Amino acid sequence: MDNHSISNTIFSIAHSYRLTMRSALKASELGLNSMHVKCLSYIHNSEACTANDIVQFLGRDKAQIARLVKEMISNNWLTKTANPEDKRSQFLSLTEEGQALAALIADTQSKVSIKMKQNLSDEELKEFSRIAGIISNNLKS
Amino acid sequence: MDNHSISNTIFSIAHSYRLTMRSALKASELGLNSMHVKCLSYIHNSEACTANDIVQFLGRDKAQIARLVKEMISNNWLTKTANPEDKRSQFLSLTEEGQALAALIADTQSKVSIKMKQNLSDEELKEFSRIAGIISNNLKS
DNA sequence: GATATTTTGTTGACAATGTCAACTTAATTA
DNA sequence: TAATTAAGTTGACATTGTCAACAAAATATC
Repeated sequence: MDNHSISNTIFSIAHSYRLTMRSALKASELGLNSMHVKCLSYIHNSEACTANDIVQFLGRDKAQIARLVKEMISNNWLTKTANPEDKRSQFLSLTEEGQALAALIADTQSKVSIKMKQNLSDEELKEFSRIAGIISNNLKS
Repeated sequence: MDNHSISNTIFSIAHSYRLTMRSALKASELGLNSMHVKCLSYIHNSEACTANDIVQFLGRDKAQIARLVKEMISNNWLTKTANPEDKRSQFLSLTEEGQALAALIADTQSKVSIKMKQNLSDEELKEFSRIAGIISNNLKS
């Protein structure tokens, strides 16, 4: 390996993770793309969520999120309800179908997570996370 | 952190790495996008390289690579020369300008790599790579 | 309280990236 | 020799990401 092995390893894991999630989720059969997955997860895990919350959290363009939300509403995964505190924005919440998808996503994420952790002890995982945290900070500084 | 912390950590590092490389390279000023960087690096590190080698290595669509190569030739970064062993394909090689870009990319990669490794001992880095390798294999199996 | 500024969300236009299928030419297999 | 496979090119199109203009509402400033 060359001196870029860390980044290569990281990219390789990220790529494999994406592929594994995609196939484990049967994402294409469900009509889910990666942005759908991120949005549904986020909405699922948050109390009251607006489009702008998603924009902030995912760091995406608001135009992109507006179109994504529109699409997910027409898919009957989400509904909008008035935000009594701010008439410009609206709360996004999952329909039953959206809930089911979000639950499936969460379930698949844990399965993939378990798969990733195979053959590793708790100490190794802890050490990995610790070092990864340092690397992450190194890059951000 | 939740039970998806490994994947979150990985994605966070990958994202930071991309941003850091991009700004360290001054990629936009040079007219480089991420596929350019990957292709130039690959050609730089390989003996004799054809479009199909890039397709295989990067796992991309051959149409995408054909257009990328065409663009890089028109940028005067690459040239094509006949492959005496197979008249269907042609060898891609870097022009002087392409060499300079590839060298700059390699140099920037080492700098970012050094930055990533700050505050970590050789043992920690070795351990990180070892565990990352296991995770990577877990996902592939 | 009226006015100016900022924020949320929508839309149009478009750039960048990725994908699929048809096709040509050359190499390989049967 | 004929059929199949492989390398590369091109057209068409889907997906994703970005920028700017805009309306409506909230907030700040005077």
